[in-house]
Amino acid sequence: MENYQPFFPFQSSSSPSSSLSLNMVNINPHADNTHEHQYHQVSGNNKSNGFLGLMSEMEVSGTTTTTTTTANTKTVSHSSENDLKLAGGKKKGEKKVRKPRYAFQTRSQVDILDDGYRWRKYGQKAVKNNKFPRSYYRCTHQGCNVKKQVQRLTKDEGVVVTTYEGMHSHPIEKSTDNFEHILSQMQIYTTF
DNA sequence: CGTTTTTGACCCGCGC
DNA sequence: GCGCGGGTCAAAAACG
Repeated sequence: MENYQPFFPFQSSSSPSSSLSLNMVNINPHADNTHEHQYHQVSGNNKSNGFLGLMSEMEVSGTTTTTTTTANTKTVSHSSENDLKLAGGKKKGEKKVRKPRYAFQTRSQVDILDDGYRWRKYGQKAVKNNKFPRSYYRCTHQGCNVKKQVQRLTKDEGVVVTTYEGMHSHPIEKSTDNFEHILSQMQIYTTF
């Protein structure tokens, strides 16, 4: 359900940092070091041009990475969507497609930043070293296996990390005017 | 009544 | 091999 809480459209927050800061974070693919994959915060805050520059981490040897801002080529050879079925029937031979993940780190009071898509929550787990649980969402559109997970940092309650996985191949279901809502939630600063 | 959330169980990869 | 941490499923509850 989409209960929009009447959050503050203005910077009513008395916090010093009412402005939203977008930091790009890179997900460590397999965290070969320890069990704690830390999110590498890409050079703190790059003010200039810092926007939705999404970091895509792909292990593909090909340098197809790079670029991929919001708009991305749909021609990506994602081939078959990875199968998640477990238990006995695991697909062999299937190459391990490492799905790219894009992480946002926003400063917001609300956990769920509505991006116009319809999400269905399918899980929630507690994260180590975090007192806030992590929520797992999946796009309800048929055939669209885009996933996203929202996590809130313990240290900074105001920071919410949203990680997208996969990409949508269908139009947004909501009207574009909803974009205002997004802007309301995310106060993007163009630093003009 | 259909859809989404909730919540525990289950699975899997990895480190020890 | 076992335990830990993370990710997903699925049944029932909750919601509109």
